[in-house]
Amino acid sequence: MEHTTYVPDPYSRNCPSRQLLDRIGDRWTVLLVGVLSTGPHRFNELQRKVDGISQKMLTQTLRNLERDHIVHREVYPESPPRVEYSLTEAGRSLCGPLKSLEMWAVAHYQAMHGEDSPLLFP
Amino acid sequence: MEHTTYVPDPYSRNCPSRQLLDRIGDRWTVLLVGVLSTGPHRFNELQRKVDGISQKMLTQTLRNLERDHIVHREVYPESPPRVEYSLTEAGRSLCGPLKSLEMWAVAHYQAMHGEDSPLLFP
DNA sequence: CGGCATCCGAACAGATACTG
DNA sequence: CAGTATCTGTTCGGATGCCG
Repeated sequence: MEHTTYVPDPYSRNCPSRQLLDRIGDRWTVLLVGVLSTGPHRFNELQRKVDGISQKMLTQTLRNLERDHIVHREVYPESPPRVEYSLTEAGRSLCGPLKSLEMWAVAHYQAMHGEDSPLLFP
Repeated sequence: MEHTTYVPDPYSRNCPSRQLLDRIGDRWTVLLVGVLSTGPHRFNELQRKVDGISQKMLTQTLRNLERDHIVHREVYPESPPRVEYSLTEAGRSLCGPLKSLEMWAVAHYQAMHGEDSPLLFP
């Protein structure tokens, strides 16, 4: 690509932080990671534990997490069929950074909305 | 609201992590926080340093950051008028968690896209 | 049980024009 | 310089129906 710009390194959406937030910044991803951090879950278990998620968004979010190697999908060819989702090693390592974010949020947003909401990464 | 459900504490979008990501998970917020973490900036300086941001989104994102007390807006009544944006103490304290996220992203996404992008929180 | 395909409204974000 | 206002295309996400 030919370009004549002189602009010295403008911060772009391609930086690692932005790429990661593009993936985990949506409505459901961190909720699923939080649930899966407690152990493997089946499809319908996840839907019951995450308040308000639709089948479509659950499937879509799980597929994205699979593609990014954060979640592992294991099919057990039984009858009835069983599918279990669990965090990969990379997925487990993501919980630390997410917890530090959560701690900041608790410290700075708790006062704003006096909600009594359970922590995702205790 | 009356409900007969037995579901124990489903994880909801009201948890601190989700509320925070609703605020910082958009396309521009962390880029602005990254730039401002290097010092105060004027409106047009920010627009030049953040690649591709429109005036509308710059204004909108700055207003949200003000509302959340992450960014401070200081107007100097000169001629021509000058407005400077800087991180609040809360804003500066957010950079730590964001850096831990960035480090994870560098470790796990670097290989996927071989981009040479500058770090936001070095 | 664990999905996929389709439709549709709402929210998001860019381009453009205008202002104190 | 530092915005506001409006219009418009794009994306997100919920509802519904069907399938192996």
